[in-house]
Amino acid sequence: MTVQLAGADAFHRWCTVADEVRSTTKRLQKLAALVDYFPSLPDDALAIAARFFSAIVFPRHDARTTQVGGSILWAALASLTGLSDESLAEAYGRHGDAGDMVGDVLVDRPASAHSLGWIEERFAALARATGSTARREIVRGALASLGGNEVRYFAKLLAGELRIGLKEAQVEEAVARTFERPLEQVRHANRLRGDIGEVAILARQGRLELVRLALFHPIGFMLAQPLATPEAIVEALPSPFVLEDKYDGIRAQAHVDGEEVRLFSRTLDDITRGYPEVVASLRGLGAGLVLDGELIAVDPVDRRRARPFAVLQRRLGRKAPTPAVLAEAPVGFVVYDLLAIDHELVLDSSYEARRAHLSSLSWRDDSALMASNTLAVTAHDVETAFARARDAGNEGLIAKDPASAYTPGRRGKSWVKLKRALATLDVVVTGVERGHGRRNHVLSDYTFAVRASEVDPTLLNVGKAYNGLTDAEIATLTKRFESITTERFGRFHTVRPEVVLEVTFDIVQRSTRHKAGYALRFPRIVRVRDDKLPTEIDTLARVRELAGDSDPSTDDA
DNA sequence: TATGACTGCCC
DNA sequence: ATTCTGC
DNA sequence: GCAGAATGGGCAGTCATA
Repeated sequence: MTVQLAGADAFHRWCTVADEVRSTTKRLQKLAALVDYFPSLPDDALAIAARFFSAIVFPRHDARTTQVGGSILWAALASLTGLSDESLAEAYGRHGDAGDMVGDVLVDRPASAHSLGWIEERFAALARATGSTARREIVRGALASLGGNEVRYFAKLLAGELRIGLKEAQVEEAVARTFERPLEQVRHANRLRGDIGEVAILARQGRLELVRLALFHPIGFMLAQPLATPEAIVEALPSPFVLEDKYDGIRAQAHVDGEEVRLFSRTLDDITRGYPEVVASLRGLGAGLVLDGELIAVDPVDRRRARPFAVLQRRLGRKAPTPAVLAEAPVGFVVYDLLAIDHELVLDSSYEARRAHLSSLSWRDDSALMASNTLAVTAHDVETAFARARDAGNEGLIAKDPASAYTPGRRGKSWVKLKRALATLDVVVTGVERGHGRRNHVLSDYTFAVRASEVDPTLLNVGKAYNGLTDAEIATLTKRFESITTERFGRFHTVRPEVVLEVTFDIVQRSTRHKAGYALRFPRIVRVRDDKLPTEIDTLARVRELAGDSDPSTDDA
């Protein structure tokens, strides 16, 4: 039975529940807080509350964004309170979180009567607004009229993360429990609809089973679990298993119905306009199709061959690619799965059955083509295929259980990925920064350098890394970095270059970001090298070599 | 008109 | 994207 | 084993400002 209280949809009530969630690390207790709260809400507020607990301000499939980040929030807060940058920085320093800074500065304001709907309307107003000045004024106005705890969560929602130990998967669980529906049904409906808010209402109404495939409305993607070695893959999958190359591109889902085609990204955004050659190639491929694959920059000579991700990146995010860009960086779509055919979902069919459907389509040209695959049994098979994939310019391998269903959202072990770090570098830390959130009080983010050459000890920054070390190691290093700090600029410390780290990464790319002229993709820390001196670290020549840049002597001018 | 800060979204 | 941590 | 937290590098688009 739904009990509706006066003011049940008040935002300050939502904030109280969020505090309750935040106050415990126990999942069951977090769920209980939501399960107590949800029934009291009318439908429209229930949808908003469910989205907000997932740190989502608009339905996922909704293209709107607030275009508000830390900078606009900061400016709005400064304008409202008249506080200096220094005082605001101090408040930020107490929490390491934008929302908690706002809550700190605007403490003691009485709760407002604003509803969840009112808050949602403010986000909508931000999405409609043009220019950062207008957005700052909207944020300022909202902060001015909200209570102390409400401003905290309003800001956290703007920042896109709550940091209360709750994410969308737990909200799905809470919806299932609240309305006594099977969790799998709730998850499935959410994967199909892409809006936990709508799903919460359907769960209450007992209408989840009515959720069907709606073509041109994106479905959640199936993800692969990373494994480090071929042996681990052999162990994780039944034998024989399927191997496909892992392309370094953009994951995309294509919906095709006759001449109509639409492309969606992993975040369920509509990216159709950016890839006209792929759209043209998919037209007329079939009726009621949903395809899963990778958009890649293709080699114009051998169109089955992918070019580096950096080439594709010039196409990424473009609203309307110019003819020049289309010619310079042609894109292809490598399709490896089929989720629907003739308007029927086939997620529960086996990989093999889905691939059979794919094969039955008449692929017309090479801007959209089927990914090839092979069968493997042993670790040696995997090793051989991995080497071949790398030779073909691809990132690594995806191994799949041929009998497995397509399970969106879950990083199960029926799809497993094998990548390999390019190499490791020994580097010295030149600067460190305080972290955010639970790392607010430690120095957790390290900028590091290599030596200019064997004879030139000049240090050239080449990257920044924050992960790979345990909390205990970070705590130890924090003390050490405090003791060798030479200068402070806000949260940043310059340190004496003494601490040597071994770092790893996927690739090295040319970059203007760091002094070395190169940057690392996916940098992470392997270990602290207390056995090494700063004079023993790697040099720029080594970085160049890893980047694949030829003869360094020719371009040192 | 050119440049750079900010934001979002790809990996 | 990757990695570590708490449950 | 899952879910959550913290955070790298780079490009396009938009707008404020020099």
